[in-house]
Amino acid sequence: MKKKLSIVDIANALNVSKTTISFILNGRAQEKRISAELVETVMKYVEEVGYKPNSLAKSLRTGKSNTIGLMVEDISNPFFASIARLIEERAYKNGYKIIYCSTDNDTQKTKELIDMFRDRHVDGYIISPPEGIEEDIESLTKDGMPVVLFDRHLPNVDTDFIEIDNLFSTYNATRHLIDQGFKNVAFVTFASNQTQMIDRVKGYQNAIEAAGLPVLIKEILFNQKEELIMNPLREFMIQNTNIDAILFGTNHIGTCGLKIMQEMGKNTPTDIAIISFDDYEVFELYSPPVTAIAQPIDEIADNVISVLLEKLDYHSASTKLKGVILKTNLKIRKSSIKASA
Amino acid sequence: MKKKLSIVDIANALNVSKTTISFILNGRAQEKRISAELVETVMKYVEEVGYKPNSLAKSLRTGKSNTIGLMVEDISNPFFASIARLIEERAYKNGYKIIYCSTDNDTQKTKELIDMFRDRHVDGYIISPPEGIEEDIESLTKDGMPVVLFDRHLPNVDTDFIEIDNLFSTYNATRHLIDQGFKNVAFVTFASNQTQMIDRVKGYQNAIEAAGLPVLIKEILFNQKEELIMNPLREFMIQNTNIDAILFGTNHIGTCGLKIMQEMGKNTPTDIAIISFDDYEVFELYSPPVTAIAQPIDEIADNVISVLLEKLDYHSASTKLKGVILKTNLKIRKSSIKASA
DNA sequence: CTGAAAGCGCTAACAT
DNA sequence: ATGTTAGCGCTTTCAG
Repeated sequence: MKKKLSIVDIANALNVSKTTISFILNGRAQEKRISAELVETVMKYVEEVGYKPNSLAKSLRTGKSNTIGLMVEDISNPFFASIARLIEERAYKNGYKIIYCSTDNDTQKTKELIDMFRDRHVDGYIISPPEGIEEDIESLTKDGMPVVLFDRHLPNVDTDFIEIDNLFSTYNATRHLIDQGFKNVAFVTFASNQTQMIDRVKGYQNAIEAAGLPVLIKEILFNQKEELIMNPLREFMIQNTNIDAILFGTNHIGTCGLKIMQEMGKNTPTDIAIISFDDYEVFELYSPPVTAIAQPIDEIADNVISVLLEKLDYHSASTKLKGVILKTNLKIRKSSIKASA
Repeated sequence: MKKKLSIVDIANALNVSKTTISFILNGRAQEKRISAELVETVMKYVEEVGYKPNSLAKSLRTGKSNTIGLMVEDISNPFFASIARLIEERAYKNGYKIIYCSTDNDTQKTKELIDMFRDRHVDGYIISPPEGIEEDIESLTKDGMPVVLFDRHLPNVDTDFIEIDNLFSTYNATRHLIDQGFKNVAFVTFASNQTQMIDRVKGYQNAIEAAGLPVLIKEILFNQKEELIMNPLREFMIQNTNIDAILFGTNHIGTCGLKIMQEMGKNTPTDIAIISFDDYEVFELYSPPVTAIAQPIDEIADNVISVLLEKLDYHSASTKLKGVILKTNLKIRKSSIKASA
């Protein structure tokens, strides 16, 4: 059990050629008309000595690594962590392993990461792409690599992608706020040209304009550091004292918003009503519970991995590209309900 | 740029032997006394055509895959996700990539996962081990594989490990509750024989017994499903109406506990004081903010990866095993402060 | 039905 | 100082 045995070891032990062993191990015994009893012998022996083919050698030979590269914005963000969890599970079940990394929405870092993945000969890519990565993704697909984007897509790049209906989601949430009677509804989000962000802004804007209300948008530079989110947010709040409702564009901004509210002693929903994008334990437990736009995590993960596996299977087949758009669920909780005055 | 070029392609193009190229690329030019100008030429050409050595072939040849296997209990748990994030970063910086998976604390699943990692020739293992995995870990170390355990260790297996001072953490937290004047302090945790859990129970028990108070422990079967945590918890609460403070053994149980409190209309800390293990955004934002035992995430990740990298470097050197025990930080918030009656 | 042999791309003795 | 060559362990023609 100590020594790593190779296919030739077992071939020798059984006095058979390694070719035969290889065929048997790869289920091509039938096809090659290898005697059932030989198959049996080999299988038993392999089992017995615990022989495992060297997957590195196999990969080198076949060009397949049975690895999927997963690039999320930030694995420590619960949204991405949950999706990664589900994807991981499905992937392993299908004989693929996942190597992952966080892009931080940093284009340069992402480029390097893609390079590394290429280096490693991953068989397929799952990416929540940052801006400016179009060329690299294109070069990937051009070289025939299966790529599935999620959470957002790249407008001018043809790939499969899975996302949610961002525009309707924020439109709907904003409408809800308006219906409740709020007049100065702000939208706070990250400054970004990513498709999902643009749509979220649009959804808000459409609803507000349709209602003839003032558009109040605060864009914050993307950053993981909490302070750099909270500072501009605090400023915004101070400068716009008339705001009576806020829609937060991401879970991270949402929680920061909650902190600001606490810090400033604002009550929800009496002083300011709140809705956040992404559902999240903290929103459910907060008092009052925070209304949230819940993304269908399971469905997203399911679709992502299904689409990718499909491409991996019929590698050649010109399965046409798919853009899947999933529905979100507005979970209405107390934070967005107008106090019956 | 389309065709994958190999080392021999570039050797031919430059009319040099591939050995020379190999040496240059691996920084052994000096050592091999290769002329500076040749080195220059080669480097420039390599850069120009964007040649990247095939890491698979390299791995096959050298037996090193530059991959670290990371096995956490559940990547979607914020504690593990945060650690994974930090480990990932440090690993990539050092030229290692991470392949990861969640064990679910399932021994059988973990065994298979370890097998898979072995198959993939990962160079080192970072594991938060479930119970019953002793033999497999041992066989790993016996075969000379670098292994670092974290969050817990295996009592009868000699490995490096990084953990926190669980016993003192719960002891301290319990003392705090007692000092506040609470008389019926319960401890709710997962039923487990893992070292960290055992110590957490002991810490609680020691403090309680030292104070001559009644020991009130509720153990819940490990499960991800929220309902299967909440049901027994609810039952426990109903059967022990005299409890005036609870210490929760993990973040997951903690948030479930919060939900139960809300559901039962219990006020914190007037009806029941609360402390949870693991700090977590939700605890900070909750009203009242929840006292929590904060683990030093950064330090844990730092230590884990440092220890592993060290072992990876001096592979042979008999660096003696390290058990690192880190301190936690009891973040005292309102939920555990006795209302001045 | 089975075996010999080539070769995936790279490294490292061993020449020269 | 640079080139030759033998594998790492596997798959896969091509011949028996």
